[in-house]
Amino acid sequence: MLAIREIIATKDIASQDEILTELTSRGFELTQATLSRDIKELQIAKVPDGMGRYRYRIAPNQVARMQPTELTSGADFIRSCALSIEFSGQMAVLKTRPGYASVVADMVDKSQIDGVMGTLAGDDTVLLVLRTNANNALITHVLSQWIPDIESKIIHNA
Amino acid sequence: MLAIREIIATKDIASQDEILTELTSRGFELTQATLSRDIKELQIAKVPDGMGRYRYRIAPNQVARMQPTELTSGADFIRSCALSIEFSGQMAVLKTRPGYASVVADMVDKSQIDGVMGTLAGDDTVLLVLRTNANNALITHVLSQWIPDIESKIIHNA
DNA sequence: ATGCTCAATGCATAATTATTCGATTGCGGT
DNA sequence: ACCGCAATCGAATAATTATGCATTGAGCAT
Repeated sequence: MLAIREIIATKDIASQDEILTELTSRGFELTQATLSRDIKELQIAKVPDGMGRYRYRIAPNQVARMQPTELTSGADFIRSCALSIEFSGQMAVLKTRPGYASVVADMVDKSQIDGVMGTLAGDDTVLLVLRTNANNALITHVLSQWIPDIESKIIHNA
Repeated sequence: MLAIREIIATKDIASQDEILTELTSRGFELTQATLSRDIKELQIAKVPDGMGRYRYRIAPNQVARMQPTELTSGADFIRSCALSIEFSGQMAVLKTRPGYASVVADMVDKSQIDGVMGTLAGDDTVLLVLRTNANNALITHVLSQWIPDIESKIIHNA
């Protein structure tokens, strides 16, 4: 089932048939009927992207309910969702693919980085609340493992 | 078109036909074809609610792109989305209808209330980050215009 | 081992949603 | 006023998605 999430996170998918094609090409055997049911269960939806097309997307809320095992095993998956990170004072803002902020936030929580008090996830943004004596360099280092090719900017306000 | 947003914000809608019914009962004349197109334009989607049913919901991202005029003219609409507010220290938590946090947050941003540093929206919750010297009473006053019948609680933590 | 229950799945189809294809309307520009 | 031209809409239809029903198989108690 994770495969479905992975597919819609990685590719621009506009119909269940496309997902089906991907799935079968990866060796899964199922029909559109089961796919529809799986999608319902995973709370994945086909949403207009504002550019005249449709795209399958994970529903905003359901993410928070994912099981730890599911998440921790999906490190590669997460890696493709986190886009950038930027610091500001005692906070950091982590940008993700649309809809995946909660997944990434959970991942960050689970990795218990020293100096990170907690996270708050929107749709494509994660707010990290840092301890006042946080070592930003350390945090950057840990997080940058998940965010290849993107330089982290550090900005200090007040 | 605002009417569509209002309907899906107010009622539990599971199909376009239901929206259509609501619309016609309000005097609008259109067919499912146009409705589908409008819905696409408004970026409204049919998402599984995790309880075995479907529900039409505003897409999480699109909200941020709404035009000021659209927003400011939709004050009535917003008013029906904000549910309650509660203060704690330098923060305030504003509860909204599911899926509307972003809209409300944007509204708050746009109104530039003194003392509000910024907002972070989840799905049905908006976090307001306040300045340390913020005048909570003022903020309450401004915001309470949008939140009728709900007493604001003010709690001070450390 | 047998039979029962329950969950999962495919098939076929219903239900729903998107889009094509005219037809119509409104709007400059001449 | 007349002519494109573009936008918009409805009807019909295509495309897509959800689901009723039957079947299968796993787990389990007898």
